[in-house]
Amino acid sequence: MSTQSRQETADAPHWSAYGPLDLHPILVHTMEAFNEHGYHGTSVRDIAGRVGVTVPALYYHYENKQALLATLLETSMKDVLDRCRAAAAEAGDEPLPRFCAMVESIVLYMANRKGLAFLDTEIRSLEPGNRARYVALRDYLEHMLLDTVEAGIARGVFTTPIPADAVRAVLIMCQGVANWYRADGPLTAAQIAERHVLLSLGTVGHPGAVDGLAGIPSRRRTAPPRQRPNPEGRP
Amino acid sequence: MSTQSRQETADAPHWSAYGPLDLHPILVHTMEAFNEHGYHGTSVRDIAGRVGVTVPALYYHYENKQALLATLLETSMKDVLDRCRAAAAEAGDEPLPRFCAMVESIVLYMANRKGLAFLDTEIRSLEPGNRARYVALRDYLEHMLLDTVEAGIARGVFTTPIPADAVRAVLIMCQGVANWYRADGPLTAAQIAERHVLLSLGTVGHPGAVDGLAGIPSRRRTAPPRQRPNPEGRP
DNA sequence: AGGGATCGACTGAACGGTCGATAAGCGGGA
DNA sequence: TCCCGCTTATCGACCGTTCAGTCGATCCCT
Repeated sequence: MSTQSRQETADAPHWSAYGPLDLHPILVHTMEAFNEHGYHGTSVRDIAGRVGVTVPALYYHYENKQALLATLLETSMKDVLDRCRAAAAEAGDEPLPRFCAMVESIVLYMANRKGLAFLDTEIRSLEPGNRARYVALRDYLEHMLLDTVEAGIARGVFTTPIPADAVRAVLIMCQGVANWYRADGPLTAAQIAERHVLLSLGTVGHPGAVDGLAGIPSRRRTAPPRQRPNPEGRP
Repeated sequence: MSTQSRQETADAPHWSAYGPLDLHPILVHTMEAFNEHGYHGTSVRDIAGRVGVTVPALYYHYENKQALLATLLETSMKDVLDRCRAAAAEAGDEPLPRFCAMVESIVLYMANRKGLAFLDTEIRSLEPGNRARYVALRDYLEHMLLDTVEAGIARGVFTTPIPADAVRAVLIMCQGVANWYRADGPLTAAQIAERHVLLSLGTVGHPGAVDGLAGIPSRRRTAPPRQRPNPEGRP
């Protein structure tokens, strides 16, 4: 309670650091149920059963079933957005490393928070108001990335003639990681993130990308010490 | 019997030709309902209402609700697979044009058959047996594309060091077209397909891709003079 | 040509069960 | 005493599915 939560309020943890999921037990079990059967395929009785309480207990904490989904999706989107912003800030204004950091942060989220990221498939079940707020956050993320790519094009470091399409494609393939990633798979989240940085560079037309990882500046090429990385540089 | 059904069996229409959706009215309305509310969010009463019949009429034609979804998904997957195979066959064995044709055919399907392609998000609601058959078809498509990319790598026309990841990313971003494409949007399906060929080439590391469309051999760069047209072509 | 039998396509009514949600009450800590 | 967190009991609506029957078209047998 002392060392971990100390950083959470005053000083957010590094964008690449992932501790255990810190979420209300109700939300955790709701997330799992929604991921297994979808929003409409999950009953509030099923959720209550997983949590180990009765149905009205859920309604004491959350207004209704829809609020559970909205809370989960908004929490998730804000988290990935914050991490991506932090990654961009840390990388600076140079478009190439900035783009790489943003993609890396997004893919890391999709893998390390797969349970939350996968819920993205349930936006259709959001009521209009909730969906509008969620989409606005997602659009903001897309614009952030697009600005970086266009800056890179102006500097000649990216060459795609269709930056908007490229950015959308990049985000879709990052989001796709949440669909197929398995924690017990052959690759770590960090490795997958690194690979997707390479793939994304190809998609936006970075001339060095066709040579593999050769021409790409990176902070660390191999796996970092996984446990408790302390924030470096500027917070 | 008729001239139409003769072509369907003996001589399939060209892989890039899309007439009006030829599907049982029950399936059409089921598709629309599933796309609006998802499988579990759609009631058979809703489907029956859209079709304009009573509920038991549905059960006369299809065993149950699950069979409706399974039929739709399998029909869709087989169609895109057939079209992709036809595109590959027409393009020949040279990896570069073969890859381009395959991606183009897939994206064309995602746009022109968006309603069916979008149902892909409902695979979770398939019972295990149905899902296994669907996934097998999708895996086959992925292997077809992977073989082509690896052949291209052997020939030096693609340079990605991670062909399996690249192919998965390409397919995901093609599938993603079904999520955002709008028939009344600024781009035609053919234009979107062309752009995604370029994006895909970047993703698999084709050296010419960073120069835009310059280095890519194409059958037709601009507006489609569709040869071999059923008068049912594009408006 | 006429009369039954058969068939495909469909309807009306209803089955048992589950859904999301709520009212009212209860125990225990401050 | 009061409120927080939860319970038991229950609401009406809706769920997927089925049964028995209807109705017109087509077929076979005379």
